[in-house]
Amino acid sequence: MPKELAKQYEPAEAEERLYQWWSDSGFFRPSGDATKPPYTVMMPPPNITGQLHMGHAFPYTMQDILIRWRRMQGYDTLWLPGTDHAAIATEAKIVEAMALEGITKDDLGRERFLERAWQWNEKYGGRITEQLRKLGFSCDWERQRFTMDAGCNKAVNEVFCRLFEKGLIYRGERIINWCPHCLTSISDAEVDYEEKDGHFWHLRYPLADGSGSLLLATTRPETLLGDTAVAVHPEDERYKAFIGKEVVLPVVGRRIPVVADTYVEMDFGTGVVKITPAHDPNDFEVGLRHGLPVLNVMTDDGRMNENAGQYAGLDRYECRKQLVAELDKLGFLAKTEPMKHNVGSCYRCGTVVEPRVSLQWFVRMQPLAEPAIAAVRSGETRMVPERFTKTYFHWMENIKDWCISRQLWWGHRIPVWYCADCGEMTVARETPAGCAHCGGQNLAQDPDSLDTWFSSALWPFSTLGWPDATADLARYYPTSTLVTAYDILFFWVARMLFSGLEHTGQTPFSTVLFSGIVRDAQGRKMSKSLGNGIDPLEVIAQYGADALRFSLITGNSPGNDVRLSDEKVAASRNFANKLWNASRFIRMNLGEDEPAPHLPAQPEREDGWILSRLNRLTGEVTENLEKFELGIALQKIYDFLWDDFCDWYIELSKTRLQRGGQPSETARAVLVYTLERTLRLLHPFMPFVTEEIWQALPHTGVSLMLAPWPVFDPALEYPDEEKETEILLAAIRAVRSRRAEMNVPPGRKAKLHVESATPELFTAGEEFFRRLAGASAVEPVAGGFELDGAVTVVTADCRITIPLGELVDLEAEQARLRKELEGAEKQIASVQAKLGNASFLAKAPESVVAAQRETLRRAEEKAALLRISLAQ
RNA sequence: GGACGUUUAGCUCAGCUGGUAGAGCAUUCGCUUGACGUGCGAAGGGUCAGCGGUUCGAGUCCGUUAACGUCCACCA
Repeated sequence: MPKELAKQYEPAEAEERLYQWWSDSGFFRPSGDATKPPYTVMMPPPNITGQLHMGHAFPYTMQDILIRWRRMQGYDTLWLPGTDHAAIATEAKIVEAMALEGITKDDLGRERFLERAWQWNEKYGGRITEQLRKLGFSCDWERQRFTMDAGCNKAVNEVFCRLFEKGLIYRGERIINWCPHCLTSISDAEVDYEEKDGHFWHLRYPLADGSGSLLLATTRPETLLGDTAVAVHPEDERYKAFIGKEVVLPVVGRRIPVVADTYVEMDFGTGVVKITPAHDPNDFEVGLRHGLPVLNVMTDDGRMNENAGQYAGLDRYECRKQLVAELDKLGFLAKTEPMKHNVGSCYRCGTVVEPRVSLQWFVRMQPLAEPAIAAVRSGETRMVPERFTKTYFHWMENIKDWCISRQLWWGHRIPVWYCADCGEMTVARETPAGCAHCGGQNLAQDPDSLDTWFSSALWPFSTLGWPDATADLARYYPTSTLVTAYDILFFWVARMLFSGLEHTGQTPFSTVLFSGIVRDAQGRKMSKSLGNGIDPLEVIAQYGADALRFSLITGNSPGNDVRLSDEKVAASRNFANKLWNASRFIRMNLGEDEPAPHLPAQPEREDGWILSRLNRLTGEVTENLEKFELGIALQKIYDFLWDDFCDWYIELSKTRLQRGGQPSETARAVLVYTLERTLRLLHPFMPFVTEEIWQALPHTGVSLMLAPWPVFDPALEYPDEEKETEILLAAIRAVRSRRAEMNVPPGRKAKLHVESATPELFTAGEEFFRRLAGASAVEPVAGGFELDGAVTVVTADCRITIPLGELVDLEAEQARLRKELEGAEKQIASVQAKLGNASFLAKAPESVVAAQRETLRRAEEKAALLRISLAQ
């Protein structure tokens, strides 16, 4: 036990050392104690492409707080970390790197590309987990997983096969979102919509019989090349006569039918819609209803294909330009008007997506969504804050089938093989020896891989060994709390819920706790393109991990965004420093062989005051944590530590520690006890500085991490001591305030003449008044006391007269007292009105009425004392 | 078009099941008080967005309006 703490706390050095020690000592591992309940949290796996950013720091800090707290409470805690292979993002990065070398995927081939990808994972996959350690996260690194490791792959194949066998996975030609840059399909959830300025081109489609033309409007004229019909509303009087006729597609010359479909809105545009089944989801549906051909006119990379005739080979936007010019030239363009419309783009690369008919694999969602909705509705899984359930229900109730196949190489390959002999497919958990139908050997595996989120959806149980019945699965599943930012509710949370229910029969977690988004000092979302991201590692290097953690958590409520600024982190660092110095002071007053913290047999008055408050704090913080009110809990610890403990208790203790050269043993014991208990309460939030201090204090046990969480104890209430100390503190505050207002120099001490119902309380506290209120002495006086050149300070419990001679302006003094009296009388009148109200007395709870009576009593006493002063 | 959120001191935000408003930062004044100037003491500053309702009592519940924000849908 070091005798002294350094003058300043050095986070960088301490954090590195402590984390290493905790980790080496195995403190992050679950205790495995079967007599204790388990508490499990699955860390949302960060992408292997990623660098640590605030989007991780925030929800992960919340997880660490919960895990550390539950661990101290004695739960058998498991916090399981891991990484996500991030199919599109990773593949894109590798392709990008390859481009610099002048190679493409096709140059390399699948095998060699995957070799590169795994090498890439080796090289960069560990970077993010190294960075997580800097924040002090107490996850069990020995159980770390990867969404593409063998175990996860086994789970993925199992899930795919089960769903296929149940008819919940199917392959079909559907309209999907295609990214012409990433060259893969993406799911509906992966499309970001943004309103953009565009045009509304009005086109004339002449009737085949030469009887005129139909006017229609489009925002995407290039899709005209793939039109296979024109639609009008069946009830539309304007166009009824045209139904069944044919129009000639401008420029192309193809004859296409006019069909009637209620999908058309009569009062929008011209009431005539061109139908392009291959490139628009709604048109695709219309096409199905009317048996229209599907004519794809584009290539994978967003250019026009051979079906586009003279435009083949052109980029889609170049084609649009040329086609519009041609339409204009030939007189088919009636008019062009500006129009705002929503354009969807790929959430990874930002390229405008192309709806497109394509052969893909889908998960039939409705049967899976139903139990997932029920689980949240019944409260089996709870969301905090609750409002997110509404968003969740809305999404789940309107869910469409999930396109899970991706034209990527980096990912879980679809476990389906096609037979060249009989044409049938074989769906199997492991590479089949031959075709399941004809036994043929000419099998080729589906070239596509699965959506990254397909494997993430299994995270809560695939990481515990599922589908095998492992001990971990039995012990730690279902998990307890899932913590994530609200922006991946659909991507991840919803999919884990239905996957967990479907495959394990249990909801994967009992509570979902949402964090918000971290914003910059101006309230903007942090983004790469804006370049306004605050790097957690830089913040940690400058202020320490504890300061960053504190900044993210304090005063924030679940699901709310947090604004981070340099000033905020600096303020948090100041708090760590305050705690450090208070501890330093206490350490200075301890001997080498100090016993472990203990409660003194006979606490003195001010000890009772702080112990009562500490006890209450303990109860409240625990309660707040149970309700996931981390921000409130931390705020309370801060207030207690800074205001109650440092500003009052430690200041009061200084006198006691020096009393007659004989330090008060009681004071020392209470100082250490209170500090030690507060360190325990604060540890989950600020693990490093608390452990560092704890190690320098007398203690039992190895690490603060493993110290038992304090519990509220009704025996530790000292109501009388608390009340009496409050009377003293109020008097000290009042005297200080008076002196400050009058600009009394600190060196100018004065005798305090105290009139009170409990004079012995004030004589006993004389030392405190000397040290903290500029008093030279405290002298109790009887009623009617009078003194010239003095000011009077009045609280509800005492009247103190301070002779300050020439500093006193008698008139101003009288005016001030009158004003104070007015205030008191006003309050008396207001409270009396309330207490005179029969329905208030009848309906308000007893405690409220009692509190009002007490307020009235104190106001009246204060007024009485003021009147005495004014009468003199 | 639908849903949700926000609107509280100059700024950033707390405020649980309703009982006459709090913190940090900023501002002003004072301070080598033997842990800390990353500090100490004191002070100023709010008709809790507007309107209406429920209630003995509303920042807190209900309705409505406005501004800002987010998500979902996507009438070509």
